[in-house]
Amino acid sequence: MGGSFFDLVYKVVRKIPKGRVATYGQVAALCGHPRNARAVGYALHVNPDPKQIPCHRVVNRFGGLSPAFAFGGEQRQKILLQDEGVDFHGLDTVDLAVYRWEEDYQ
DNA sequence: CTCTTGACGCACA
DNA sequence: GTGTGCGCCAAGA
Repeated sequence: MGGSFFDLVYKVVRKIPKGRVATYGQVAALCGHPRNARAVGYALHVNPDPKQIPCHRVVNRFGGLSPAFAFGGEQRQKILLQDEGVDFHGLDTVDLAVYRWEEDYQ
């Protein structure tokens, strides 16, 4: 680890503050590859440290998790975010306009 | 080594 | 405004 795109992804995701969410494209952009959101998803897929890397805080550009999400159950992810204070706008969609993590805000 | 799939995002018709 | 396809990077078969 160290230098790889994946490691950078984990690093960024780990930096996401509690109660905030980031999009795959945003993380990819922070890694230096704004068009590589796919690799970000894959990086979280291999998620070596789920306890340290809150993948539940990473959502797609719509603010909702992918239907393939299954690191413990979609419901699980929703509960975790709600517990952090994130309000869901619908069934499994968060209000990015409010909870989207901004590097400038950190 | 080549082709396909994938936790995404966006440009084009 | 909507529908379709393509692009980027990586991994699996």
